[in-house]
Amino acid sequence: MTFTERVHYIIGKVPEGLVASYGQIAALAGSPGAARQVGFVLRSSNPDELPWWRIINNAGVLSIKGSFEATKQLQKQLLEREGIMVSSGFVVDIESYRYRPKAKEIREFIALQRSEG
DNA sequence: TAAATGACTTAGG
DNA sequence: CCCTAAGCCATTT
Repeated sequence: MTFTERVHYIIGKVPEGLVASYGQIAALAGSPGAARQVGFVLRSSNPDELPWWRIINNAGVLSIKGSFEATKQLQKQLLEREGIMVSSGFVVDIESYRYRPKAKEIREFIALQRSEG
């Protein structure tokens, strides 16, 4: 499984009502420090099947940029729909909503690194 | 192969 | 709290 595929899979596992940071997803995908690549994945692909709006930066800020500004408004609405409070400055209290996978899930994610799935 | 890019992160002023 | 600089590493050129 490639890094991109693992990122897709792991983001798909983030539950409704919770959020995760780019760095968190990268670490779970087996590449700590590859936070920017997670953003790269979401930018280059159109993850219609993924809860992409649950991915924000580690400061709790909705980090979409440039031509994605309109999408940023959508992201805020999607988060609020799940009960997550987003300030007018596109900031979330990330520690209150952060996704914390159980040891079992973490083991599953690690296993992806050497699987074909 | 090598250089450029970037929905990030951390540390320091 | 705002800003800058440097580190990071998969993808893209």
